[in-house]
Amino acid sequence: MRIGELANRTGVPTRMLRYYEEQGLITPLRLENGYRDYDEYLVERVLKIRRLLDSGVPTRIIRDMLPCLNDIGSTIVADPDPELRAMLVDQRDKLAERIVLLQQNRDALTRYIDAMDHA
Amino acid sequence: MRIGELANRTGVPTRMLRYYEEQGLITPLRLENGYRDYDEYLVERVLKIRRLLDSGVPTRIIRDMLPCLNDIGSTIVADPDPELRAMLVDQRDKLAERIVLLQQNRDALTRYIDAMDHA
DNA sequence: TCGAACATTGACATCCATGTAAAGGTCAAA
DNA sequence: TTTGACCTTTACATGGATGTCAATGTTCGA
Repeated sequence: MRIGELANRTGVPTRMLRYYEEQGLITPLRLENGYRDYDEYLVERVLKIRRLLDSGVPTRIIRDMLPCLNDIGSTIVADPDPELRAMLVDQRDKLAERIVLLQQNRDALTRYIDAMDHA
Repeated sequence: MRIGELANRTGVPTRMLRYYEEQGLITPLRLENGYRDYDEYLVERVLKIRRLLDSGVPTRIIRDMLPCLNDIGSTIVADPDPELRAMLVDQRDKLAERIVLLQQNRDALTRYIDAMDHA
């Protein structure tokens, strides 16, 4: 599909789709006329990118993570590079930290709301 | 305490402490000579701000949340404004969404790492 | 064949969180 | 009294994600 359709289906502006490409997050084919040609599976990938960005994960990190977050739960290990593994562990641990923190804040908000309701 | 000490104790550069003030996140007193005078309790608050920023929560949101995330678990409901309540609920739900998303990505990474280890 | 809808690249603009520097005031200690 | 450490405000710079626009090419339907 072309960029406009992908933009419609994902809600991600064409500007951003080109940006993601520039950042190496997606690599559409090209039609003979130079138009980008997006494969069906990229719909899911773009949505995943959006959710990650919305969660505060920068494109650089997303780029590193993407090959591992395979859409289908296929978990195809292409390359058991120990350096890659270390990076992934590191990244996961950072995620875990953020999760704990956000949970704490979520709970604090909930407590506060509850306290409001009992007043 | 003055800005330098607070910076030392929190690891947050003075530049950022002034920025947080500009954004309405902290409001130090002033000494007669114009120096900022930070209360002891602001140490915790600054650390909290840092953690939130590191989790991708923008200053604007932090500003709204801060009065509710009281350092001491005191939960003093100053103002049972229904509009404030709605904003807090909304904010909490957004947090919850992010948490779920991050958990998913964390789990996906973990699965991938495990798969690497079994290869 | 012409116009509308859609592509392309490239550039410039903006917001946010930061770094950094300039020009100057305060204060304590040598 | 001067030096050095610390503070002030102001400003300009940067990097990342995004908006917007200009100039141009492609395709398709009236």
